[in-house]
Amino acid sequence: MTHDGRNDVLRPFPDQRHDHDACRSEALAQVVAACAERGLRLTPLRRRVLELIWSSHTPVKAYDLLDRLRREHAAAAPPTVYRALEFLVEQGFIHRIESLNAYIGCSEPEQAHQGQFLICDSCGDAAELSDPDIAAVLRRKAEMLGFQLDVCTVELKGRCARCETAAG
Amino acid sequence: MTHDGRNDVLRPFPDQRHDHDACRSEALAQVVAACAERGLRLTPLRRRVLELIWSSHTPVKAYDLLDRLRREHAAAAPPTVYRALEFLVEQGFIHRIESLNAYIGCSEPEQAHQGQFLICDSCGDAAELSDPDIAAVLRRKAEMLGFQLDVCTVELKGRCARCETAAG
DNA sequence: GCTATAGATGTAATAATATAACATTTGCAA
DNA sequence: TTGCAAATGTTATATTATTACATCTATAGC
Ligand SMILES: [Zn+2]
Ligand SMILES: [Zn+2]
Ligand SMILES: [Zn+2]
Ligand SMILES: [Zn+2]
Repeated sequence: MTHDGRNDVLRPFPDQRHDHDACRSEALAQVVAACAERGLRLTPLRRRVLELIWSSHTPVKAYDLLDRLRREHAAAAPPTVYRALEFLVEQGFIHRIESLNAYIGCSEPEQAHQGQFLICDSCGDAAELSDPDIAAVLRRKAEMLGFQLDVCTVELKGRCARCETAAG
Repeated sequence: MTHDGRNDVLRPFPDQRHDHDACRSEALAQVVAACAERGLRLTPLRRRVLELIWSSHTPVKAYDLLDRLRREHAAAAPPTVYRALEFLVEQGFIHRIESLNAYIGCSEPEQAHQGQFLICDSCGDAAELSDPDIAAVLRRKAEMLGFQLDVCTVELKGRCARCETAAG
């Protein structure tokens, strides 16, 4: 695992100067590949919504996407955005952050999965974990209670290391 | 820990026939005590909203509360409900379920805390855990990443043991 | 008991988030 | 080609939540 600020599991928050074009294009390429493999249509609209979501590591709200989309696509309306979001979420290409009513690109879109999210109250960025220990303890507790577990929503708010350092 | 269907940590979902009046009145009494201790005003409106939330173990939506409130209090409007909810959430007397936009009574309101929730997709009931193992693993992971953890949202969806059994 | 004040509630309007319903267009397979 | 299913366009509406300002109420200090 490298220390380039993107891939190290111990540093899921990207640093300020990382090559974000690389983040975006890597994610896009993985999604393009997954669509080809699954026989799905990544239409220009869906692709554009995904690109807009990947414009940063900060979760994006549906109506912010709509505003940006309208600049280049006058016909865009709420269903335009919500349909694209529905497709992208269903396929695991993005995740919805329930506590923010917002959406973020999935860092491992090749196969759908449930992540956990760290969300910085200070800079707004969010980072995805796919932590097996967290998943395991939740599975174990559910099982002990006879609860047939389906969806796990884990959203952790606080301050990221970068902001914590900056604040002194 | 008894096996009366309410208190056993291994069976956080109440059974169908439990004495729910006891759930509600116990919660109310604890909240009354906490308000007295903290010098807070549990006004008739706040108290009534809390009672309505405690009418079941299913998370309640703000506008459903509003509808019920209006039957007995014609002046009720959205801010009436949202202000009461804000007070109750701030004090830890209820919790907000982010993934449902709904509210549920806290099972341990004496001191504010963060719980985890199991939510049954079948019957709609939710059960609160205050599981130290879950809390610990989240704290540990956040710490490893230099993330200053503040709020943990853990909401687990699936099917409760009761519904699982009923479905065969 | 007054009365000033802070907190709680009333009231109207609107913002923010999301979906329903039906028409039209497009891509693709028979 | 032509027919169908999927995607998008279009309009309207549902749901969730907040802002702003007016009024009322409990109570602490006089
Ligand atoms: Zn990046
Ligand atoms: Zn930050
Ligand atoms: Zn009960
Ligand atoms: Zn159930």
